[in-house]
Amino acid sequence: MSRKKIKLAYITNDSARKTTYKKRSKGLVKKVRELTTLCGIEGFTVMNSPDFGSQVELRKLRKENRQKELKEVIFESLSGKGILQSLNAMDLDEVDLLVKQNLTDIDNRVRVLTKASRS
Amino acid sequence: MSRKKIKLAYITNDSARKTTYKKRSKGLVKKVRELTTLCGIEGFTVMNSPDFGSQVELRKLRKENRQKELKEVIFESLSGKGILQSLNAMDLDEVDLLVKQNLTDIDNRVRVLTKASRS
DNA sequence: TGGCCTATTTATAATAC
DNA sequence: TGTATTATAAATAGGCC
Repeated sequence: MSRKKIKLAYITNDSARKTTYKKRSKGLVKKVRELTTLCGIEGFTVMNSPDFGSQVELRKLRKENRQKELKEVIFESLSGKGILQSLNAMDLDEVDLLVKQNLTDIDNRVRVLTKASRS
Repeated sequence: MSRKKIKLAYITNDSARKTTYKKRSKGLVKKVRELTTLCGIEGFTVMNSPDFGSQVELRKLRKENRQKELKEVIFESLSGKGILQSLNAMDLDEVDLLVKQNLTDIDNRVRVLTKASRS
């Protein structure tokens, strides 16, 4: 947003994309902190950024441990209130699967109510 | 951030707080969308805002259904990529408990690796 | 790669309907 | 309560080291 207006599209240049990610995620953390503080609410943000962080190291974990890791991050996010967490090296496909495993019996009524509650 | 700089503290006035919440959460959604688009990553934000939305309606759900609801919201958040979800009427205490139930055997090694991976 | 810097773009607090 | 306006505060893209 500054020296020039940029197009809202995937940044193909690796270093530029990484720079933007670091700057904006920092700003996002600040925004979440401000919102939770000003309004006295709790919340968190999860970002899956395989490009950054110790990807290789986490890839060594067995799948079941990666699942524990997700739960851990969510738990810590809830405790930290509004801190941006990077789930490096964890495919959202896996996260998706993990959640689906607990969603075999979704009640449509719950789904409807949940959608109705969105601000 | 505009006509005047505000203090970063809980807004006690109900209507002012609600106004701020609505404006800022809208801005937050935009920021998340921009970040996920620009950097080609996936992510989501969860805000617990009991002040706003159809609180009463959701309160009628049995506890087990509220738990399903949480999973549903997380699932939809993952699918929606960067959409702000409001978990109206759901105490984060409950969310916290739900996650804890699945965290009885947390591996400290996972915890350390997770922390080390943060950007 | 990681900070700074600053010209601009955005986000938004206060106000008026 | 919602929407629109606008003066300012913040966030940040592109440079420079």
